Amino acid sequence: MTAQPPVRLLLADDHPVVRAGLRAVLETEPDFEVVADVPTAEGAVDLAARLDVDVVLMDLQFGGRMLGSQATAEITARDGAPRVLVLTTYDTDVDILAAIEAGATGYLLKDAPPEELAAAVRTAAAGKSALAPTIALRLMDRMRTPATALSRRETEVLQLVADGLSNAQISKQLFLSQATVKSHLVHIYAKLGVDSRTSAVAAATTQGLIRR
Amino acid sequence: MTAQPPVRLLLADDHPVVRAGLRAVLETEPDFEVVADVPTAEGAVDLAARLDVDVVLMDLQFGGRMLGSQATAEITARDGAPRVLVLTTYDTDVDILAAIEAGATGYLLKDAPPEELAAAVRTAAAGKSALAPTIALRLMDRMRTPATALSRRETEVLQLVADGLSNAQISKQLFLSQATVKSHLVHIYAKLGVDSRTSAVAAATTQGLIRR
DNA sequence: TGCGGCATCAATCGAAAGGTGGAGCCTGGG
DNA sequence: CCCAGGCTCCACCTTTCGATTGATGCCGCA
Repeated sequence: MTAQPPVRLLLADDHPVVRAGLRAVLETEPDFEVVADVPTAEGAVDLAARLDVDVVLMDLQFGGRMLGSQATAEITARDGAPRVLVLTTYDTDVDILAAIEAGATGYLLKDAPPEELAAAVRTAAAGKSALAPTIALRLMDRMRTPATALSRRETEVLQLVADGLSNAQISKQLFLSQATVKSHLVHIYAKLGVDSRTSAVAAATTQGLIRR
Repeated sequence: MTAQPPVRLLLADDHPVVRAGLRAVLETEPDFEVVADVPTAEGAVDLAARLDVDVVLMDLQFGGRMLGSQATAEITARDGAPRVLVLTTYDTDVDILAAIEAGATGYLLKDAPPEELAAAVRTAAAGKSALAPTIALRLMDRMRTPATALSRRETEVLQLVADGLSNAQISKQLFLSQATVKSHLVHIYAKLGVDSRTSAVAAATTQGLIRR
């Protein structure tokens, strides 16, 4: 066992308390070094480029508008980019998939115990994928039932339905005809095994296909 | 300015990271002393009785069954009970009302900056009510529009709508005629200021009038 | 190159949901 | 005692939704 250079960390979370907590937890590990923490996704993108960091711990839900997944995508797009470990409160499918598509190396829940957190950081620093057991299970489920996979456009329509819009309103918002909206809905109902917009929203919500 | 005895704190949150963060943030204040932190609501009730604490910082959502408001009620029921400051992530009406009814002295959001947090703890220790500005505003809204209060039966109907049931299914489940279900819905729409079942569910969800 | 999935649109028809305007019953508070 | 408000129900009508069928263009993959 040779002396390793420390793992350099960047923390991105809009909750001051969580930032302080992550710092406190991670700095007890002798081989970790928290180089900075930021309260915004934009700040994370900026500092990830300018500082020399190995792993970014990224929250997905920021108070503002820019999403953590978007920031993740921007960070991982660069050459020699740091690994991004997504750290979020709830484990909905949309979030997980968005994060993985954005190039996240791992996905953790905020209720993870410190040891699991530290282990995930080391795994990520080594370039390997780090998924919380809960998340891994959920992904397995996803693979087994391909029916649950809505297309991008379908998800978009369903989200607007969940927001309470009528077919007419959705068609205007997405610059579609009502026929198209209905067509998407028919496919959505078939995939979810339901027969009305409200039950589609209910099913999609429990399965974490849309955000509330 | 005389030397005050320190404010003795108990932290209750199921997220290790949040506990560490609260500890880190609050211990920088010289007049605060964190005497313990616990990961469960039950533990909070227990320690609040056995230790000499002034203020309990209580999360509402615990991993298991939601006991935060219940624990608050149990703690505040005793003689010489500490003040309970509820600290939660999201600001839904049901949560706020439940906490206040349970006897919470204050209600804070987890994204509060450290200064606000410290100020609220001091306010609570002094026995005064401490509400985050966002929360206070929301409560004012609540008072101004008593319409937002759905009756028991209306809430019941709306919950079933949110679960994806049709009027026919709801009428069977509640042993009503469809006319009655429709009648309830009309009143619900009026109170929420909407005109369809899906938008009623959306509105009620954001206002925390129904679960999930 | 052709097949399948996705996205787009159209027409039609019956069923469900929403809008309006009632009405009777019961309970609790002024 | 009466009135307000919650809960239950009815009829009639309009609008929206869902189901069905069918069509087009695009793209990726075998």
